[in-house]
Amino acid sequence: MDPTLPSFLLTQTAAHAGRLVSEGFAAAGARGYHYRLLATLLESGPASQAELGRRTGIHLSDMVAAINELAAGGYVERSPDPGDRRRNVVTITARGRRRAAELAGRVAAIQEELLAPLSAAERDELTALLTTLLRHHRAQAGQQ
Amino acid sequence: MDPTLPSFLLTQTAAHAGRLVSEGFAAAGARGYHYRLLATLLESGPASQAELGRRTGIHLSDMVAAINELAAGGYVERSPDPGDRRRNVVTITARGRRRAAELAGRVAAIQEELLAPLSAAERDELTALLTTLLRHHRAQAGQQ
DNA sequence: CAAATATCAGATTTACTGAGATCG
DNA sequence: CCGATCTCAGTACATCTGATATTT
Repeated sequence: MDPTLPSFLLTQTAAHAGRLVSEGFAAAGARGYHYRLLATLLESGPASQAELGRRTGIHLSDMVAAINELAAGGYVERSPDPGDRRRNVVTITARGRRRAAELAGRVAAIQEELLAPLSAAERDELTALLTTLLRHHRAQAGQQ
Repeated sequence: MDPTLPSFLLTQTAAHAGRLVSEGFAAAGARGYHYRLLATLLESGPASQAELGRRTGIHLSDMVAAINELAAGGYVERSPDPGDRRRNVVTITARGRRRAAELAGRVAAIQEELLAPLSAAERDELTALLTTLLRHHRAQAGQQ
């Protein structure tokens, strides 16, 4: 098997990255979805679950469990939207803000470990290349 | 959430790549493990399941099912090693060679689709960066 | 007895599909 | 009636853990 196959390199490296992320979060009793959701709520404010799905790329069907878990930890509150009774408004709590900061610290350490062998310039290159790929494929997916 | 977070870019892009690969292989009734195993057998010749695991990075516990599937399709043969009765020797068949070529064609098309927005130079850069990361993390994992 | 090999059962994470109930 | 939202059940793939039996 060609070990320079980009799709293979990508999925293998992502597996390592995913392992680092999972382990880093598991040590804090969290998982990837939790950080993605808390960070998004911190940045862009309260939102419905559907809106959170669009912001984070997390599937609606996975959102329910993730929000349940965050709500059980007291990190977010889920309340019905008075203006549209189909929606739940998800809001980050003070405790959730502290949690987000804690997890952000772990994320930073994980990036450092992940990118250890690359120089600053190489990290920027990698980020730029992956961003180009991701943007392209999201646009493709959106057209269908 | 920071959308330039390398671990996030990596896992998201890998998810797209994985989807392209899965769809491409599924259309031929195959999956990723099949191609990895057939290509490795083609390149490096017959091997025990443990040796194939070391070559491809596929877990021993997953090897059994993957070899079962390939053997059911007539793409490989599994026979006991006369020299070491713990081992099975896995050998690619003529049919397996044709299958490997067929899947290789699909893989090439998938790479093209995956890397569409990148120039040839950018593709080389990406390959080099990912190779560096992968080599580093495999060495790390191996040390433990 | 320790190590390698093969097998089996199961768990995990991320991601997705499909179906429903409710509401605008 | 269509479409959006939320919920739930189940699937899929790749990966990994742990246990077991056999052989070296």
